[in-house]
Amino acid sequence: MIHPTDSELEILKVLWKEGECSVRKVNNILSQNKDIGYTTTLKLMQIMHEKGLVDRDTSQRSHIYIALVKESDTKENLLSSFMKTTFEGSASQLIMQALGNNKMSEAELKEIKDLIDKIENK
Amino acid sequence: MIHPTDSELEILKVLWKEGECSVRKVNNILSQNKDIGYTTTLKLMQIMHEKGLVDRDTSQRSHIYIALVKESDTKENLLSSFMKTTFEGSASQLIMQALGNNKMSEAELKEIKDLIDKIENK
DNA sequence: TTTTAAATACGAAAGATTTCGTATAATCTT
DNA sequence: AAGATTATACGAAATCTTTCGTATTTAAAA
Repeated sequence: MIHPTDSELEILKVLWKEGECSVRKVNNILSQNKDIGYTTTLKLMQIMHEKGLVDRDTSQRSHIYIALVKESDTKENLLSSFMKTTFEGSASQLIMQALGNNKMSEAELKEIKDLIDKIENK
Repeated sequence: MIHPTDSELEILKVLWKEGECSVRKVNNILSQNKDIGYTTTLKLMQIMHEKGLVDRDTSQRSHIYIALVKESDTKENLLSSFMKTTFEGSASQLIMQALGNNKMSEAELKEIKDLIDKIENK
C-alpha cells in the first residue's frame, strides 16, 4: 500500500482534521509550526495527487484538495512497517515497550485493558 | 539522541544479537536476506562509527565493531519519534491501534495485562 | 619474495525527499 | 484597461540515505 513520507503525512493530518482545503489553507496551518514556503507545500500536494494520496477539485482557480486515504488505514500501515523494521514485526514487543516508557492516565489504561478483554473473549 | 537510519538499524540488530563483529561477518549475515555489497556494509559501519553508534577495535587488520547504543534505548527513541509523528505522541492511541490490528497469543496478551496491572499498582 | 587474496579508505554516483526560484496564468483593484 | 495580487506548473537545487567502484594497504599463500 501507499506510504506517505513524513512531510506528506503532515499534510494528510491537516486534511483529515480540516477536510477540504486549499493549498493556502494547508500552508497557513503548517506555517504555525514550522518554516515552510508556499510553493513547497504546493509541490508536495501535487506529488501527493500524482501518488493518489489526495484528490483535488480544479474547477476553481484555487484548487481544493481532499484526502483519499483513510486516517486509520494509513496509520495502520505505517505502524505495521515500523513494527516490522524496529520490533521484528512483534506487536507485543512494541506494546510492552510503549507501555513501559510512557505515562498514561487511568482512563487510558482502562481503555486498553477493556480492549484486551474484548479480544480475549472473542 | 542519535537516530539510526533503517540500514543502520539493520546493522545494529546484527551487532546486538552477535556481539562483536567484523564487517565481513555482518555482511555475511545481511547477505542472507538481501543483496548487499561488502563495501556498502563497510561504508555504513564507518558512518555509524563517525556518528558514535558503534565503537571499533582497529588493532587487528580486520576491524572489530561493537554497538555503542543499547537496543532498548534505541528502540525506545525510535518508538518515541514514530509515536510523535504518526500518533500525535499518544502512547495509548498507538497501543490501541497495535492491539486492534494484530493477532497475539494468549501468553502475550497476559504479559501485557500483567504489565498494566503492575503500572496501576505502583 | 612474488603473487594472490582480503581488508580499509575514499569519493562519488544513484535514489528518495524536501525545498524553493521562476515563469505563467487567472483574478482582483483601482 | 493597467497594474498588483494570488494561483498553479515546472524544473532543478539541496539534503539525506544507500550503494558501489577504485585505489591502497595488509596479510597470507605459493
